[in-house]
Amino acid sequence: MVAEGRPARRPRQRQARGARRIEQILDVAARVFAEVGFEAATTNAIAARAGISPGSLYQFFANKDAIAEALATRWMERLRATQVQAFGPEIVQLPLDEMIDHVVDPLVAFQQANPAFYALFAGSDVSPRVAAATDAFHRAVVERVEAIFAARAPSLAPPRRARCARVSVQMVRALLPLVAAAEPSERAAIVAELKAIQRGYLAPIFGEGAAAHVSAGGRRKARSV
Amino acid sequence: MVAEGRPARRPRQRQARGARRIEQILDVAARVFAEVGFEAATTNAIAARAGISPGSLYQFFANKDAIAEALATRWMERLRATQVQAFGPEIVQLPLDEMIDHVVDPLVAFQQANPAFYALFAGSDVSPRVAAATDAFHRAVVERVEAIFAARAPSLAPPRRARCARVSVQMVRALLPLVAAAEPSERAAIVAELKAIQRGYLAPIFGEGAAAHVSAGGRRKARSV
Amino acid sequence: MVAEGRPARRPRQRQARGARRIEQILDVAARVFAEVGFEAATTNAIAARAGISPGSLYQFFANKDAIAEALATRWMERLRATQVQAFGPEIVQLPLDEMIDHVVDPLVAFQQANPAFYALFAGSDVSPRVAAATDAFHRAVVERVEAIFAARAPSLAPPRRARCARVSVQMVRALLPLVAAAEPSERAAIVAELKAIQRGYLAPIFGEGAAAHVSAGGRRKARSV
Amino acid sequence: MVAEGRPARRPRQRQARGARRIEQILDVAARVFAEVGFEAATTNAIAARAGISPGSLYQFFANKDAIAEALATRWMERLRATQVQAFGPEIVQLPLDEMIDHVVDPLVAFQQANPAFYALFAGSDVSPRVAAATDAFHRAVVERVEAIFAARAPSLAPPRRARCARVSVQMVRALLPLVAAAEPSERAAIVAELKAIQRGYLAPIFGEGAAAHVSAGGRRKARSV
DNA sequence: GATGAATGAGGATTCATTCAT
DNA sequence: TATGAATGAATCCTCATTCAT
Repeated sequence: MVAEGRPARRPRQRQARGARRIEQILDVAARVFAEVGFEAATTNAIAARAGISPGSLYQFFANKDAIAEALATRWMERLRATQVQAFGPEIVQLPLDEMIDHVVDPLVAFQQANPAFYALFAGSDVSPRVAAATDAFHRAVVERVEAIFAARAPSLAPPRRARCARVSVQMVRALLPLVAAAEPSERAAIVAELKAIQRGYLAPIFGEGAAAHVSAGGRRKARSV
Repeated sequence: MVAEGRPARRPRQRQARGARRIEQILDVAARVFAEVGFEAATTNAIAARAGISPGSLYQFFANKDAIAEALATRWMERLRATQVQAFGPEIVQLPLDEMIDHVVDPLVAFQQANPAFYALFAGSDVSPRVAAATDAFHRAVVERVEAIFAARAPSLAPPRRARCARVSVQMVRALLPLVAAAEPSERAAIVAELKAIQRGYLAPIFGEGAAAHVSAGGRRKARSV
Repeated sequence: MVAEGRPARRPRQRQARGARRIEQILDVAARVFAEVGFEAATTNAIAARAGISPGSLYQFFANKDAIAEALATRWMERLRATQVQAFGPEIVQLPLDEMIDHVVDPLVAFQQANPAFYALFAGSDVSPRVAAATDAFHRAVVERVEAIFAARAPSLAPPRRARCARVSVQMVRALLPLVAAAEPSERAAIVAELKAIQRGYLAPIFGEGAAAHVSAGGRRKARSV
Repeated sequence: MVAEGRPARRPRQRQARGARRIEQILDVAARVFAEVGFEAATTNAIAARAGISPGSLYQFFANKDAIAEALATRWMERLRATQVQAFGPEIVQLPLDEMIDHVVDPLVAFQQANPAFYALFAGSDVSPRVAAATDAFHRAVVERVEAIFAARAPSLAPPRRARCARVSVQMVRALLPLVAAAEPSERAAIVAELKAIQRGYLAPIFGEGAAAHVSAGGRRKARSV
């Protein structure tokens, strides 16, 4: 209104500050979603816990759904960064067990680092609003998985390939909440089950023997987590 | 005013009417929950679609949660009726594939008959209110599955047995929405995947070969549904 | 039940039964009013505690207000019965102290016998609905008191006489709740204060010395209670 | 972000506006409570008459009870301000009549200035919800009165002192509605009765003669009101 | 950009009262 | 008469969103 001293510098600063604000809001929102669920989370609560006013919140997000959407996008990107190697071309060459480790371990680590992740990723279709916000995310993940399937099992008919990819991803979605909720001491065991499921499901599909491991509770050990 | 012939008839009639009302309300509620989710479903909408007034709704259910709870209970009971043989003692003797058929097929049939079933059964923990109402149901199912595991794999350590039961049930929860949402032509295929998953997961645990079947899409055919 | 044998007897029986029902409902209502207050008392609750259906309640009372009204009337009548001597012509001759005893003691006894009495009698004008129902009662009491005043202090100008009667009655209304709420051991003391108030207020009006008693806590003793 | 000249101004302005709003709401609420009673008063009606939306109301008050509570508190504070001299130390030295004037007159003036005051102060226990909100207020007033009694009648046994304080305050509570409801022409007369009551009740207790005045209707004149 | 007061439609729930049986 | 299911207007309160400052 007054001053407007060095007009060139400000915009950048502003954008930077804005970006930080967005991150901050998303962090808080993730936490709140995880705590009370999407529907029960109020925008006012998110704003308050982010230390800003409700009005400010809407300066960055058009509405509540947009927050979930942005969260999904952000996680998508982070996951991509995390899994860029996990899903790299060489994965196709790996033995099934290792491939599963490659995919599951970073994902679990990500869930550990972002406790609210599963809430959006695994939130079932109870709320149509969340679904809309997270669908894009899901679709992208499924597509990625499908690509792997295409490489590892080229003979798989496309319709079934699509189905299997969806099912495989769905297994992860289904167990991530269990992973998140598990006692630390239990977590590795749950992750092992998740891998066992993937193995048991994918081995026949990829035509690889599942002979190497007796059971999830057996010799093999979860690598990281 | 006159007659009073069979004085017992009235109350009975009333009770019968009340019971019918409850059924009717639950039917409608199931539909509405399935359509818009539990949180977005309004008691007034349920009442309206049931052709009764909001006040009447509350003559039968103390609050919205109670409806979900009653729904869970009702389904629990119906499922029990349906699966009383499915989970009968002889199930322990059956080959794995048949056992899975025995459990999954009636469940899928039930889901077909009650399109909203998955909404409660598979509703993930997004809403704490629904969770409370459906937890008892889940626990009961898991216990049932655990009993089978105890019989089929007596050497399985109890902690792992519990974990596996939870995981196995969770797989069903996870795929039921896909089953429900699938085009009729796709449904059998999804169900086949569900069975493949259970097989791939359980065969190593039960120490039974998974050799008989090449893959879910292979020779074996889903029995019913 | 059928028959209608002796048509003459029935009506009387019915009336008798009806009268009993009414008494019973009023008893319950009094209790409920005393417990939760008039507004918070629900007709359904009254019916339930009276062991009848809401519909039956409305067979005897046109609406909720009518219950309070009937209660007021009933108490009015009972009080009249109780106080017919208390307010008898000879009261005008008694020394002030004794007159007060004559009026207050039966009232307190009545309150003791009907714990909900004060709720209606002393319920201040917070609720216009109760007011309507109890006003007639109050007016009647005030008129009675006015008559006494007219006899004992004939020189009192009618406007002031009316005012004093209202005020005097109001004092009773104000202290009855304290009497009702007091520990049994405290009750007599509170009643003594009530009498002291009346004495201190009326003695100058009636031109009688209040010299006989030093203080409410002094030698005089409450007669009964 | 620019200027920021007097950065303290905005929040202060806001707070000021908020404070005004609260005052405004309380004013309206007082009026509405006085008109229809606490229970019958609806928050929406209060909001509407305050010219704001229901939501705004709840920005300032957590619920309906909180309004009554705030009202009680506000009045408590105002009364304190009004009566700080009335209850000052010198009061103990005054002749009984003047002391009563000192206490009663400002109170009546306050009631005149706040027509709804009596509704809360004198509201009998009809509603348990109001009771909770106003109890603190009553207790404080009674304590204040007790302190005076302790100074003026040191020989009074503490239990009786407490009882007398309660009774004396209760007299005021009981007559305030009459004062409030009285025609302007009648008001002074009612106030005179109130004082006569206090005098008649307290003179014996304080051991002061009540001889100076013949009767409330007599020579003495209410000072203000 | 930031604030936070303001909005107001909407939702769960209650309860006096009615009416078919 | 008795019943109790049915009614539906009305209530308190919430919360996503807007807007004046």
